[in-house]
Amino acid sequence: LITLYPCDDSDVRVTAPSPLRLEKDSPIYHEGDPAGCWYEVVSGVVRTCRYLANGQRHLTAFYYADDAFGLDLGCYQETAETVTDVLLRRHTTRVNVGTERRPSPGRDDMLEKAWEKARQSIFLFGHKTAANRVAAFILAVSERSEAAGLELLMSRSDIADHLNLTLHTVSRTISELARRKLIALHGRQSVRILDVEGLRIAAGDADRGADRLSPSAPIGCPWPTA
Amino acid sequence: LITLYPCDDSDVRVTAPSPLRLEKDSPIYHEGDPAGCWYEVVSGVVRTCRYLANGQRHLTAFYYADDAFGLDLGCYQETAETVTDVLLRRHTTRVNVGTERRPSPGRDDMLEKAWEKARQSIFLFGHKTAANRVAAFILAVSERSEAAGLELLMSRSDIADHLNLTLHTVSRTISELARRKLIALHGRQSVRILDVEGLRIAAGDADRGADRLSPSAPIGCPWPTA
DNA sequence: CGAACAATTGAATCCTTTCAAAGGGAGTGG
DNA sequence: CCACTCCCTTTGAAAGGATTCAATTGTTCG
Repeated sequence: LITLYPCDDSDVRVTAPSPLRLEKDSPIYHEGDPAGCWYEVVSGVVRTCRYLANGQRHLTAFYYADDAFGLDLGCYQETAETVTDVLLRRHTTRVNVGTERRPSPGRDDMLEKAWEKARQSIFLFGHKTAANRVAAFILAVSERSEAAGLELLMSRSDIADHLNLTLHTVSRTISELARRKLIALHGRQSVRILDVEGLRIAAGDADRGADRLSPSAPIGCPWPTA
Repeated sequence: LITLYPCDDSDVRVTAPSPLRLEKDSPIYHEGDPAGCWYEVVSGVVRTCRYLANGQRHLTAFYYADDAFGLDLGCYQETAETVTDVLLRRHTTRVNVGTERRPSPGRDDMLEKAWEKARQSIFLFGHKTAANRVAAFILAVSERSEAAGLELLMSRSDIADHLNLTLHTVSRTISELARRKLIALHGRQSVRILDVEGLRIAAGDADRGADRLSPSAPIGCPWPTA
């Protein structure tokens, strides 16, 4: 098991020279730790989560290649763990500029992306039924995968904690989607989308982009002209 | 009705000289509009939401005094509307620095806060039952209010769209909490918390701070020592 | 090959939604 | 000032889903 101290600045430059290698199910940093650096995924999958007092776990996001996480300035607000074997690039959160230390360059854009990711996560929950959420999740994953096939690298339990469902319901629903010929399963993780449109309908709306053109207009639309 | 164009830079300085006044249920900006400025709440309550294709509305957050919203750089990712009569301070998103335009100072810290707010929103959804969510919501609102009493300035429908429940369930649950003597209602909006501990238990966990000290330790804890 | 773990599936229960109707404030007009 | 209306909220009963409990199947790894 490879371990690392998330805030150990001593051997860290603005960009770590060589990627960090961690194996499946390893801790990266823990909620509450002082935040010394943020990470970019080179390969593999990372999850961030919060452990609640009642024992529940809440998975806030999955991070794939080129995603960044751990951008907090003070303390980390969530725990980060590897889902698969992972290669990470590490950056220090603050760099010396003259006399003061300020957020490192590039972090700003990453923060922007991370925020959008958080919004997507909220968006997933906005879907009412289990079928809605699972279908939306599969579509979201497929956007990060090349070609038609995609791999559900995380466990059913991970998916459940991400969608706020039980792993039973997730399993049932995936089976149901396969039964309806919207997807095809090859083994546990390998999924092939058979009917994208059908999946979007199953997701309860026309996926991303569709929540932009709202048929039910918000208040005050169209805008009053000068 | 006071109207404004969110991206009208012409009359906007780095910080608008006088606060903007808007009345209840007014649009501030719309999802998809190019983002020209971000806002600070001086007084009142603002909501941000996304309108989904299927007609559902999803309330991503409520903003109170000193909260900032609308920090997107490209286009606004969500719609902002007033919940009550509101006073706003407006800032331009980018300012001229030499030849290039870059994010305005102060925006960084605000982005940090906004992100934390988004996380809280996700956190609310992490609660399983209606009682969990409503109790957690009331506790969250109470943290933004002084003293024991608090005002639910938004409608039941707003709360429902925020917690991903129906307004019926929200209403039922609030009544139930009152019946259990955890809160007391004075009129529709005025709430007094009678039993904070009981509310926290009803929320399903010991509220904020408790999700930091996790009794069910995440993987790899405690940290291996060097 | 067997053990341990992950995933699937079934049945009963509980909870939220849905459909329907009644109650209560705020504002308007008589 | 009162009555009336409109809209928000509350509440009831039935229906649909997700969870829970329990058991089986399937995979992976030693």
